[in-house]
Amino acid sequence: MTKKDAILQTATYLFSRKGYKDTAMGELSKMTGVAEGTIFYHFKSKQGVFLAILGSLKEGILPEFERYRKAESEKTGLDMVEESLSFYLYMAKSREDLFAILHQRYPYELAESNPECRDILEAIYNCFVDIFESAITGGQEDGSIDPALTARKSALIVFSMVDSMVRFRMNNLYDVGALYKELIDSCRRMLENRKR
Amino acid sequence: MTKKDAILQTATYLFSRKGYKDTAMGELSKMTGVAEGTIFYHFKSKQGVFLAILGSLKEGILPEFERYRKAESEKTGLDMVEESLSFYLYMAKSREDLFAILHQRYPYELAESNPECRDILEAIYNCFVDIFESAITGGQEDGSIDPALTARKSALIVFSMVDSMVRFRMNNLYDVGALYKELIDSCRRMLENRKR
DNA sequence: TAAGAAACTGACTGAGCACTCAGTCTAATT
DNA sequence: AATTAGACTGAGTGCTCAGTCAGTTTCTTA
Repeated sequence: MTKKDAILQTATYLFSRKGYKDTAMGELSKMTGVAEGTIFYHFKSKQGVFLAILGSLKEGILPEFERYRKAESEKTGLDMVEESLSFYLYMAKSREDLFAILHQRYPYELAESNPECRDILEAIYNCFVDIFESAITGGQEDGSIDPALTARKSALIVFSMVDSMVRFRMNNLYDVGALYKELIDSCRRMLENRKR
Repeated sequence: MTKKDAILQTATYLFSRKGYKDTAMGELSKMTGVAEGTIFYHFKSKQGVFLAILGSLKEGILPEFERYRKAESEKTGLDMVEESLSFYLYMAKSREDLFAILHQRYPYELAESNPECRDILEAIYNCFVDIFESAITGGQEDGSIDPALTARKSALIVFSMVDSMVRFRMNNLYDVGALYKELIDSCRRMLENRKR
């Protein structure tokens, strides 16, 4: 692995665990086993390191979500929503670093003034919501989901629930495992087509 | 107003707007119109200021939520849930400072090692969830809400939705106003008693 | 009104920080 | 073997910051 990649890897670890402000460049250089100057040779600033990370996290996760979204399935749309929720929660755990970063204040603060950051965040969130929207649209076609609903908006509502679950888990607020069944049931009741 | 109170007031403003780390004690003293030493005369550290703020925000908001929860109403439980959602969103706007602080990383980080902070956060969140739980329990009694649901867990699900809405609004992610109707409808579909 | 207590002050301290830069090392090219 | 460009180094720089403290002012009470 190149030193540049090693820096990015360690930085991802540190930024996601300790937050942007609480990560010192000296610590990053030490933990990577690289001189501090090397970091600034490859990246123009601490912010630059952060943007590089966010970009590469995006590049890593978007295809996975896209692939999942496009995968054919025998299931009804309503069942797909349930599966998408599982998939999202699974991804939030296996890619904890990205999700931890997305639940910090810094990226949104940066997005205010940095369009590149804004674009990356938008792409990531759109991709997240898309998997739910696809399932809902599918469900409206196969009759399992109420056709009167606006797919995008319902997708955002569903997303708002899992997003909070992830936040609760991250901040040790509630035991999310204990809520999983209710989460699924609630989404089903919320979306299902009762006219059939 | 005493200088101590003035410090707390300015600190609330700064911490909620700029975050804990990005607020300097020098800035706090200047903006309050008080010497830096005065802050450390009244509070033993920056963390002490933060805890004092969090405590007083709790003292301020808990009674309001309690009063609301206990208020008598002619409405059905299901309608009360809708009203509680409105109330919560209204409070999130009028007490933006508290909600902005609750959506930062620092309080949860602090809660890991500081039981006092942990207790305050727990009290606040319990109170938030309680207003939804009360409405749901009421609804189960008057028959408007499905009695098969676990009130507390459903309340947490409802809370997870508004909590995300507030987060979306705070981070300029989505236009929450445009989702308000869907939020209400979703909760109704999720909770209502269909057996009647 | 005197004396003690409490409130307040702001220059100072030392630690930590992001970032720089003059120079070294490495490897490819001529 | 000499040249050169890119990769890398780490001591140094200037700044910011939380917290201190010796001293001053204001309030309280006897």
